[in-house]
Amino acid sequence: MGRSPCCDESGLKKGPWTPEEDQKLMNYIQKNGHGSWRALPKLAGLNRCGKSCRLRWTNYLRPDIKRGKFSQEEEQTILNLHSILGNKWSAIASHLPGRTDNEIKNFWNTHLKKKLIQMGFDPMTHRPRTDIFSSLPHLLALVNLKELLDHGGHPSWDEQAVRLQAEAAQMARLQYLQCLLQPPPANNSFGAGSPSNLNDITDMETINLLSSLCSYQLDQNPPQYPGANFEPVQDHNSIPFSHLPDLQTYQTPSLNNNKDMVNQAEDQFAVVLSQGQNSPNNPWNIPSSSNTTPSPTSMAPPVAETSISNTMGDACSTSSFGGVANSAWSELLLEDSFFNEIA
DNA sequence: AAGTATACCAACCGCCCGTAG
DNA sequence: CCTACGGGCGGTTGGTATACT
Repeated sequence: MGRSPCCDESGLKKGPWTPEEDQKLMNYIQKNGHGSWRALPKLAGLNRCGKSCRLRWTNYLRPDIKRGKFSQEEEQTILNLHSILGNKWSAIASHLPGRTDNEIKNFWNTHLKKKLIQMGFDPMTHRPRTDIFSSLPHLLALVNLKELLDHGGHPSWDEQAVRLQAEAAQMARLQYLQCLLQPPPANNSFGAGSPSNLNDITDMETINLLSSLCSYQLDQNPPQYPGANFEPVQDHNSIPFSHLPDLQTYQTPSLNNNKDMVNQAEDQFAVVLSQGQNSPNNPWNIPSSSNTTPSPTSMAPPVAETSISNTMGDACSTSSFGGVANSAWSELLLEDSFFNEIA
């Protein structure tokens, strides 16, 4: 059985506090302490609910509250504590004398979160974001797995390989979108005409939603492939193929036409980067700012886009991103057990 | 100068938990 | 054990200030 909210009573004032109300509240508490918050408003002569009084006191009127800008030290403390505690604002506030949980929460939401995102960190995990660069090695691995299978790989892996490459294509598509939505880093490795210059993307809510959606999908559907350190698919017969692109229209690329696709995709990608999202050469159907918020299902590549998605996956797995991609690829070769496992 | 977009943050909302009767 | 209360908490809203076009 739930409780009725304390402010349900009609006739009680809401909204901003006047200086007179503040004075009444302060006078009362300094004289009598707050005691029961529910009883306080009547005793103090305030037409407010107790909860409202408590919040006003704890977040604003308390004499030990420090106001003004957060210092560098405070900012660093918040970042450190948030990486450990998460959104436990009161716990974080307990380490910052004079700061309220509400103030820290607001500061986080309006400053620090954006700062982390701009620096390429996931504000929740404080780790580098699962974006196109950091997951590139796995995309590469997926594509190369498929190539390997096309040339004598384990036959029982075939279906999985199709699925995996479809996943890779889907991931790549999402990541490309996410990439477009990222604000430019200080040293934008994309250079002029990069996605960060896509001026048509102005609806920040849409951008944020899409961005979080991409992150969510990547979090929920990490790349999986047999033999790797990721959680293996135990029973590939249980894979819901209905969720995948139409397999009949799925063209398994050979090594050679795969390269053609790569070249083609690289060209397309370069054109899109230089012309912006509304380029007629943009095959990825990036929604424009005038669109309403897309539903998650609209993010999934429809069957008709299968080949496009495949192309995108390939485009992302090549040297389209220059040194960044190459270095990421090198790291994969050094660090990932994938190739040792399947060798 | 006016209109619009964006940033900021105080305040509210609703859920939850501990506790007392 | 059940229920109501007090209070804490995190998420969200909406008003205001500021920046931008």
